[in-house]
Amino acid sequence: MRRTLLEAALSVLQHDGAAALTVRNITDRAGCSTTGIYTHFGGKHGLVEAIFLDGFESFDESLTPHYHSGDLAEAGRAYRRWALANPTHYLVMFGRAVPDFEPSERAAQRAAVSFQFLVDAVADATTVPGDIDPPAAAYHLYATVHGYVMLELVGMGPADTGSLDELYENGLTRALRHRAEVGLELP
Amino acid sequence: MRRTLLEAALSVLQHDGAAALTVRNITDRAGCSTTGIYTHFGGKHGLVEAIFLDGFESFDESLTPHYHSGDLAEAGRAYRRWALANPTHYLVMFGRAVPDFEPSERAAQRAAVSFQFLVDAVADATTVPGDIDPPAAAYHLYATVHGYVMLELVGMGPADTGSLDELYENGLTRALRHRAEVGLELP
DNA sequence: CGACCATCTGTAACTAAGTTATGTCTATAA
DNA sequence: TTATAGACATAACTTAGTTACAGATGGTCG
Repeated sequence: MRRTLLEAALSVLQHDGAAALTVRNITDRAGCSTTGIYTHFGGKHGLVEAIFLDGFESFDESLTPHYHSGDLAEAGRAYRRWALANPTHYLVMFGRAVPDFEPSERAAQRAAVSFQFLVDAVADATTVPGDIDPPAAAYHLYATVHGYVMLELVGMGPADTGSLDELYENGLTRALRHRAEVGLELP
Repeated sequence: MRRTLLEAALSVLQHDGAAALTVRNITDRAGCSTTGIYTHFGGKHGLVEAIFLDGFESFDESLTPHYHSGDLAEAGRAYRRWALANPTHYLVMFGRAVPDFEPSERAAQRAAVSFQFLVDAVADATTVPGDIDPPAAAYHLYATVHGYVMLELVGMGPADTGSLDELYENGLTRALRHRAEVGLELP
């Protein structure tokens, strides 16, 4: 039942957006009464947290293969692909799309784990150890990519949306180009 | 009365967050009945749109002086200062913090005007015309700065929050460093 | 000057959403 | 076999966005 509710919630989120993520919408789709959310998640807050955590699981599944192959550029492309494929989910995780929801300490740590994967990947890609600070370089990459994606998701990209692919590729390349200054080797 | 309501809404937003931005909270603080929001703004949606527009006005007031003096780095610092001073306001404008709110065409154009100011500033700072594409360079700067600020606002910055100043400065400098490749002169 | 109309404003009610109290049922353990 | 804990439904409560309706206000035209 817990699994059914979570899947129903994700379905509502994907099809109708964060505003439609109501207790009754979810339980109607799951085929149970509103109580289910309280017995299994302790309330709507707990369910949103489950969505948050699930998002980072799915996220990592998309990115870690590219981390392991050392292809940070492709990881950056996969980041955007995931966000565009799950826009409302992304906004719940990063955009405070559900009012009153603040991730718990545990949820924040789960998000930090995803970031740590990136830090490790950057460290692995560093050819001259000591020349760069992997956390700082990773954070710059993370922030840049997140900024591009976030603007695109909320419709604040350029008027000519057709150019977004090219802009993103340009921004990603630029954010990855640490080598000349700080020793990060591009694949 | 319209002014009073808008100021009350901004006050609620600033002090109690986007989740507390309810019709009754606002009208109570403004000292009128709930109807006021409907006569003056057509509903909560219209009021949020007014908040959105007001945000970009205030935003521009903080940034354009630095644009005019040609100091893009200082403009970037002012960007973050504004966001940190008005975190909930920023999230309403850029983070979909109010569910169901999507800026109207007019509001989106107002946001585009703010971006155009940046494009112009980048164009002004370009010493070798033709070497860079001001919209693309401006968008990269915008996206990067936005990414840093957004992560910080939702609490997804580094565990050591004390390092955020330094990280931001580093990211800003990096995003501004177009010169070697594309001819944008740093002040 | 007075009647009229548009606009503003408050009261109260309606619908929907998050939550909780209460009771039933089932399954497991003593 | 009985008792208890957990899952589940029903129904109600509180709060939020919205609207219907009525009174009040203020400017305009005959």
